[in-house]
Amino acid sequence: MAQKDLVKKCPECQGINLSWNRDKGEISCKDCGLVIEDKMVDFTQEWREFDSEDGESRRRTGAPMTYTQFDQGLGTEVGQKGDLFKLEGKERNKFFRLRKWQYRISTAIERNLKLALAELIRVSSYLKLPRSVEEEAARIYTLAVQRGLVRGRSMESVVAGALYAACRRHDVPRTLDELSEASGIEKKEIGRTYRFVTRELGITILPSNPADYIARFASALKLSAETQSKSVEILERAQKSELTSGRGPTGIAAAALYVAALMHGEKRTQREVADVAGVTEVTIRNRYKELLDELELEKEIKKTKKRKK
DNA sequence: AAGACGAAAGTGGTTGA
DNA sequence: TCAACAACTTTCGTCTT
Repeated sequence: MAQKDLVKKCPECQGINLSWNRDKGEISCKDCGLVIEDKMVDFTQEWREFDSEDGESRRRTGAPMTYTQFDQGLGTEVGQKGDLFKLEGKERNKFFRLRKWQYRISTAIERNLKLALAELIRVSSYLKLPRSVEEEAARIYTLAVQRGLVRGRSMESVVAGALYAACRRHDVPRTLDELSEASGIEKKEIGRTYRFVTRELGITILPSNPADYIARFASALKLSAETQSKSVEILERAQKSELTSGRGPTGIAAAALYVAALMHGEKRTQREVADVAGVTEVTIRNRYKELLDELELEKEIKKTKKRKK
C-alpha cells in the first residue's frame, strides 16, 4: 500500500510507523495495529462502469457533481424562460400543465431524496465510512428511487441496503449487524432490500474478502501488528486450501485472528473475538477446527505454548 | 468459575426440479 | 412453488484450566 510520510504519531504506542490504506480510508499503526483514523477523503475513482444495461457513461467532467445533494445540482424546470411566452392559447396552457406536473413530480422526489440523504449521511457518519462510500451509496439510492424500487419499502431500509452495497463494492465491509445497529433497521430487512436493489440495478458485487475485516477486528481487540499479519497469512493459506468458499467471511476472519492471537501468546477468548466479529463462538470453533486440520497449525501453537512455559 | 468443546435442534436463504 | 440443502445460530451439557 501507499507509503506516505505522516507526521502523526500513534496515540497507543507513540510509534511513527503508520500505514495508510487508501481503499479503506484507514490509517493504522504498523506497530500495534491500532486503526487511528478511518474517515478520510478518498482520492480514487469512486465509480466503476459495471453494466451494459443503461450504457450511459458515468464519467463526470467539468464541475464536480455530487450525489449527496438531492438533485446533483442539476434540477430541471419546464419552460422557465422566455420561450414559454412565444406560445399562444392551447399550446401555452399545455406548457403550464407540464410545468405544474414537473414541479409536482420533482418536489415529491426531491423531498424524498432530501430526507433519505440526511438519513444516509447520519448512518454513514455513525459508522465512520469514507466519503467515497457515502457517494456511492447516495448514487445507488438515487438510482433505486428513479426505478421506483422504494415503493413498498421503508426509505430507511433502502438507505441501509444502499450503504451496505456501497461498502461491499469498495472493499470496506461492514457487517449487517453494524448497519443494523446504526440504522435501526432489522438485519434481515437490510439483507432483503440489499439483495433486491442490487439485483434490480444489476450491480455485481464480489464476495467480500475475509482479509478486509482483519484490520478492524484486530484493532478492536487491541492485537499486535504481528498477530494481524499472521492472521492474514493464515487466511491466504486457507484460501489456497479452499476453506473459504461458501463460508461467511466474518467467521473465517474471526477464526484466523483467534488462531493468530494464540500463536503469539496474545490470547483472546472465543467470546471476545466472536463479539467483535459478530458471529458466535460455535462458528469460530468450527472454522478454527478446519484451520487446524487443513493447515497443520498444531505444531506452531505448541511451539508458542512451550515457549511460555 | 470461566472458558473451551461438541451435539442437537432451529432459522433464513439458496438452489434445482 | 416446493423440498432438499448448507451455513450459521441457539441452547445446553460436559470437560479443561
